[in-house]
Amino acid sequence: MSWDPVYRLVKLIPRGRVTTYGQLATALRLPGGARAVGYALAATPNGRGIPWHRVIGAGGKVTMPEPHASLQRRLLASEGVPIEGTRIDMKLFAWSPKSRSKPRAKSRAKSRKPKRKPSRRVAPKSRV
DNA sequence: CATCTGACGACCG
DNA sequence: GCGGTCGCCAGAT
Repeated sequence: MSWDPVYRLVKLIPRGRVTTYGQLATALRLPGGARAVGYALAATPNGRGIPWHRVIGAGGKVTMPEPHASLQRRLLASEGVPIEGTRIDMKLFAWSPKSRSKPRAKSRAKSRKPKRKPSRRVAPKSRV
């Protein structure tokens, strides 16, 4: 899979620290691709040495279907990362990826993607 | 080739 | 602060 860099980043997350999907996505030059990252982690085989539990949602919110949620908070608590309800104190445990590897060695050598995004976040004019 | 989904993010109410 | 909706990316159908 082309998500190797994702796993790589997740694997080098220090114990007792956490990061967000968006953070990883940005590190991979995929702004807004947080979902894609989550998708990748979902495809990540558990017990593969990939501390997926150290990856949380933005704001330190824990999002995911059970029973992973319970498992995650247990694992994190085991590392010294207390979870308040469904949130983690990111200010204290947030870890910033180096954002290196951007191989973009996607399986399909067709969709080339400008690392520079044109402009996400449209103007707040009308949502409908 | 077109369409929907999914372990997300941000904004609006 | 919480819930709902739209938007982004990549993959699967």
